[in-house]
Amino acid sequence: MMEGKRRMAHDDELRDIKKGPWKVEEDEVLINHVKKYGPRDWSSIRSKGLLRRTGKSCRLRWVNKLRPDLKTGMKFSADEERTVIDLQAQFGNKWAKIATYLQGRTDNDVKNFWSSRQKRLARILHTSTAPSSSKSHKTTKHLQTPPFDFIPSLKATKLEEEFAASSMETVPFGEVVYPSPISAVPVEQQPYVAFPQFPMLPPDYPPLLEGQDFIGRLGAPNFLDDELGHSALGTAQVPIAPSFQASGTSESHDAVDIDSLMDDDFPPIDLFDQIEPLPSPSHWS
DNA sequence: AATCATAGCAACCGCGTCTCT
DNA sequence: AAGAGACGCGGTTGCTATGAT
Repeated sequence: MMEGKRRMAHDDELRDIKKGPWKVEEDEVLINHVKKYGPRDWSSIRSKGLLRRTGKSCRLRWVNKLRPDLKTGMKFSADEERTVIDLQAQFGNKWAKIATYLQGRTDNDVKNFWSSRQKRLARILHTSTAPSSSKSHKTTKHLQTPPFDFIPSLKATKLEEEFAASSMETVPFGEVVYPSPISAVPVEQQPYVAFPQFPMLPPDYPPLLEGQDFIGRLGAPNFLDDELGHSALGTAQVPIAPSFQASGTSESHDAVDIDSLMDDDFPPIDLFDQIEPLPSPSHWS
C-alpha cells in the first residue's frame, strides 16, 4: 500500500504533476483560463504549460471552489437539508443530480453534508445502543436514510395532489402533513418547493415494526438538532405496534409519548438487524 | 495547557460515459 | 465502427479547525 503510493508519487514527479492544496497564483491562472476559453479544455491548461495540474484537478478546483455562484462557507439551511434528504431518498447517492436542485451547491458539498449527517446518525444510534453495542456493529454504509417511499402514504396520489394544491402553507402543529415527492426538475428549470414539515405519521399509517418508526424519523430534517429531534417531533403521539409495546399493556395501538421512546432502552439493541438492505433507486417503482 | 475526538472540507482516485477523430 | 482521450461522478482519504476532557 505504502509502496504503491510512493511509486505513484514518483510517477507524478516524472510527469511533473502537482497535487495537494491550490495556491492563489494557481487559482488566478485557472480563472484566467476560464475567462478566456470557458469552463472546458481542462487538459489544455497543462499541455500549454500554464499549470502543472491535471485537467481533472483543474476542473474539480473550478467546479468546487472557483465557480462564481458558489455558496462557500455557508452551512446548509434547513430547506437545503430537507431537499437533500428528500432527493437522496428519491435518487439515492446521485450527488451531482441532487446538487442541481440546490443553488450554489456542488456535488461535493452535498456528498460531504450527507456523509457528516450519516456519521452523526451512526454515532447517535450507536450511543443509544451502547450497552450491548458489540452485537450490532455495522458500518455507516448501511445507514442510509430510508427513502420516503418507506412511508406508504407517499404513494397515495390523491393525498399528493391535495398537498400540491395546498403548497407550503403553514400547518397547525399536530395536523398531519403529507409529504409530496419532489418533482424531478432541477433548480434552473423550476423553482424548487422544499420538503414540508414532517411532524407526524398519518393517522392511517399501519402499525410499525420494531425499529421502523425511529429510523424513519431519523430521516426528518433537523432531527438531530434540538435535543434529539424533540423540536421536530414536539410531543407527537405515534402509534406503536403491539409487539413493540411493553408487556402487559393494551393490545390496541395506543399512542405513546415520544419522550418514552428516548429512554435508555430505545432504540432496541438489535435495531440494525431489523433493517433490510435498501433497494437501489433503480429498483424503486 | 495539553491531548484527544469529531466535524467539515478539499482534493485525489478509479471507473464509467461521452465525444471526437 | 472502434479506439483514444476528455470529462464527470461517486467513493475515499487526509488535513485543519473546533470542542470536550
